[in-house]
Amino acid sequence: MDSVDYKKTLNLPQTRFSMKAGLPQKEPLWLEKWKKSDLYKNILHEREKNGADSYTLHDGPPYANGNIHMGHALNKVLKDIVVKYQTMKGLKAKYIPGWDCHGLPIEHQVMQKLRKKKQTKTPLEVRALCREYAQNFVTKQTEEFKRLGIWACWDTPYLTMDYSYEANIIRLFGDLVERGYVGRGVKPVHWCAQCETALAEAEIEYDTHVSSSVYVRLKCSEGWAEKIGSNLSGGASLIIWTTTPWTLPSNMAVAVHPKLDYVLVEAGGETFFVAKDLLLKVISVVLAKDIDDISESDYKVLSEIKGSQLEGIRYEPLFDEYKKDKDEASSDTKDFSVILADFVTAEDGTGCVHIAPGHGEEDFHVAQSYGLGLRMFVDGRGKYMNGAPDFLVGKFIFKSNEPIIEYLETNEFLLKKEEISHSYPHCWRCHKVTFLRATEQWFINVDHNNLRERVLEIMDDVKWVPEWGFTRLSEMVKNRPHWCISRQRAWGVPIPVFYCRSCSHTVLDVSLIREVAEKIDNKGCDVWYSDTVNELCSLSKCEKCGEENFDKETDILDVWFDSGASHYALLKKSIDLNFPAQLYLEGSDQHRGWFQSSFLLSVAGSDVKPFEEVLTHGFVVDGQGHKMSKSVGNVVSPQKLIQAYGADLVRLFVASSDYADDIKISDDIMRQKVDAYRKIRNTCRFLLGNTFDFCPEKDEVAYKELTSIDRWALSKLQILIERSTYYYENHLFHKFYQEIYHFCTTEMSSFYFDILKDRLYTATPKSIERLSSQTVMKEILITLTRLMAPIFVFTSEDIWENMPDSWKPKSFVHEESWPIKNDQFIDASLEKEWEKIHEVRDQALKIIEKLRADKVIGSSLEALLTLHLPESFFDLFSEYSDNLAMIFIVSEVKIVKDTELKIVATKINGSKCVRCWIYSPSVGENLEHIELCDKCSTVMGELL
RNA sequence: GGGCUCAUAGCUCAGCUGGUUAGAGCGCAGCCCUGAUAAGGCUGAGGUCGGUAGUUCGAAUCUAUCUGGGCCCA
Repeated sequence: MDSVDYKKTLNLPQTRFSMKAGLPQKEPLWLEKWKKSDLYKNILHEREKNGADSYTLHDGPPYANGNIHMGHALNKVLKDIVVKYQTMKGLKAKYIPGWDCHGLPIEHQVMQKLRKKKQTKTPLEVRALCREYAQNFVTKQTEEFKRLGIWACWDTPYLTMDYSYEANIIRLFGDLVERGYVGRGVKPVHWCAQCETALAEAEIEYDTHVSSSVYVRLKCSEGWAEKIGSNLSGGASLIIWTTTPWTLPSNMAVAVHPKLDYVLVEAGGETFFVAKDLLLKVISVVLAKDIDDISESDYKVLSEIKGSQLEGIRYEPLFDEYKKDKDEASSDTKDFSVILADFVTAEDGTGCVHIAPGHGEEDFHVAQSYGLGLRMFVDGRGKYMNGAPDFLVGKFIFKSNEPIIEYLETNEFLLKKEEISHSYPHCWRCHKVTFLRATEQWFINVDHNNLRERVLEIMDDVKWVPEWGFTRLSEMVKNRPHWCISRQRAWGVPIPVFYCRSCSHTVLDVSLIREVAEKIDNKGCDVWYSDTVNELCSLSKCEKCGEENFDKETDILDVWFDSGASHYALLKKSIDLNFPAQLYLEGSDQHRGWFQSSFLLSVAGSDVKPFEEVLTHGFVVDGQGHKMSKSVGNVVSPQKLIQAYGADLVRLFVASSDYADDIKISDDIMRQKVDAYRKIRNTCRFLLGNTFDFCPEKDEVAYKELTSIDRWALSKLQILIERSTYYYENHLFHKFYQEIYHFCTTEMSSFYFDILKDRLYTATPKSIERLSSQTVMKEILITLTRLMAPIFVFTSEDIWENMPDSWKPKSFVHEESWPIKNDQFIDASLEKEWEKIHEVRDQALKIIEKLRADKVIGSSLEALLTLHLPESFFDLFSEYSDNLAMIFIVSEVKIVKDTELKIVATKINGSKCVRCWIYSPSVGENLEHIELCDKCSTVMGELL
């Protein structure tokens, strides 16, 4: 007789959930669906209605410049995973995205686009262009973030250039003024004399320049010998070398390195200190001889000392004008003396470095730490002002080297001069040589009111993830100088200060600042530029001189002040958000940046921490662990990844990586993520396919009626829920990934599913065994989908859509609640039993593999297993005797009691049932179904 | 140069307070299946735990140092 098509009588999987994901094409469709139903907002509304608690993850504002890169993607995806998880937990996790909009990089871009026209633009015009530029990138980045599946209140972001935000920056500034943190001081900044303006680092171009360099002799004052514990008498000098002779009138000290070796040497009638390593070079200068011609008789080393021993040696100022200052200075000031500085090297010069705090960054810092005075006699046009030596007043600094050198020569200070060509900063606009010039700046005094100490103390009360975030930030806070908040730019929030035109009195007044804030609240910071002082506030008369005309400060605030104020401008002002926030989550560069500025401003302004917890992540680097850069050409962009793989894969990449360290990305790594994704996807597909006909209301099997292996799977699922929850709760997403991946591959796919297939396919559709498995499979699927929803935001929606409608109360998985483990489903002793079975199964598979390698069998169903079991195993296996063939996926399992475990596999006799493919002696016994085994014959009977 | 930090199989990760022959999965190789099929299953080969020197009866795990990355400063 013809073979019946028994395949049609099987319950093979059915699902519309495709094997191929097609994420790049399909993801936008889900985005559209979310948008149509206003999903995120609706969830927030519902939480609101239910009186849910708020969870505030406060967004650190990215800079509104450029398209997003992997760093943005990493950061925003991590945040989104947190937000989606907290939302599923039932909290109102309102996430307001922010953008940092002011600042130099944008102004710089705008100015470059303007090219030559930039000279003619007013600050207001420049500001308008900057605002437009920033807004444009806010829009662009918003779209890019949305495409990654990130939920946020995209329609109501916070921009640091929002009028209300700008006003709040001013208000916070006012609070700090009120509390006494704001002060004025000086600091050297890059300066262009041609443009008469301060320049930022980014506006400096380096180019070669020929400078006059000079070796100068400074005579040590009396007492130098005692300082180094020597009994030498007579004179000694310090020899310095500089390439900027015009800064010599500003000299305040000579720096040496504390750990370098120095020598006191006598040569050519001159006794001087010099770094040991530079000895010969300097002697050649002193003797005007070639280095190679110097012999040992030319000089005599009188003493050898460490730099640290030179500290405090005083010397005579070069210019008579300053002698008085030195004589008048009290003995504890360090002006005109040797100080110690780590930046001194023995590579060039003499090892003794001329310090002009008004004209050098390092000079300034070391001078500050020594409490030195400051001489800065150069005006905005680069000309010496009164106070400089008389012969220089009115002269342009870059034309003053000659007269200065002449002066040095006349007074026997000069040892040698030469021209040197070196890289030197130039102005990006006019390409003229620039210089450093100490100018008046506004500062936040980080030691006022013990701010620094209090910050360090309060920091201890924050949870740092990883823990070293605390050390990193506290080291920075301990060592940071006062915060210079002045920037000589146009695009930012003005520092609300006025100056009396007639007496220069500085008006730093809290109530006036608050009046200005109100104006800004309505019209933005542009009013500072467009309105008169009278229009801005009620300032009418100078309290010092009674005059009525004032100038407005032209400096703006450092942008770190802008973003650092976000807790004030946003968290404190919104009833939906918590202050302190539960979490700040940013890259490790933000210890220096936002974490610090936020913390300083929060403690300075209101004595409290801005956040309860900080999570820091590393940077995305290339496959070799090197940073990405355009010039190297190893940049991976999120846009390309989305195009090639889809956003869910970018999200998987993020979730599966340990963010505590830097994260590597390469084609290889992405390929691996793709494989992992497919595996998880197929696990879900199997579950969907085998539960298509399952109707919970009618078919669900009570826990007690479930078969052993189904109860085992259910128990495992509870453990998965427990661990997953722990991992999400502690932001350990890569651990969650490992866990769920292991669950899908090892526990489900290769074990549970493999064993279940026979039952699912061949049993009667509504048989108790099949329904038992389906009951659990449905549970697994619903749980898995929810567990991975915060990461696979689209794929989980895909699965959800393909589930039978009768299973799910909500139409989107993201509306669902977080799974809660059911302790009653956890059965430790059952798991132990299955562990034992697994153990024997693993060994059996190896034995079967041998048979296969020997070409005795192909499919494992061709095998007959005989298990020789010791007592401890025998009883257990006896209980399972009916299911052993299914568990081992062979046609028959015999068990024998023995002294030790031994497994024998042989090729089975008998015929293959064409329906279930199991070899059974019963095949052929049923005349109605001559090709079937007894089991299948029975099923066929039930089907008819 | 300074502060913080990382370094375990080709890849992603485990290895708690030092204690038997260093684990998992992927990838790779070989095989099986063809009723999860651009799927599924099995077996196997891969590591002197970045180098060196110490502490210890014993170190991937502690200390020092070096090398190479990363972030932030200078």
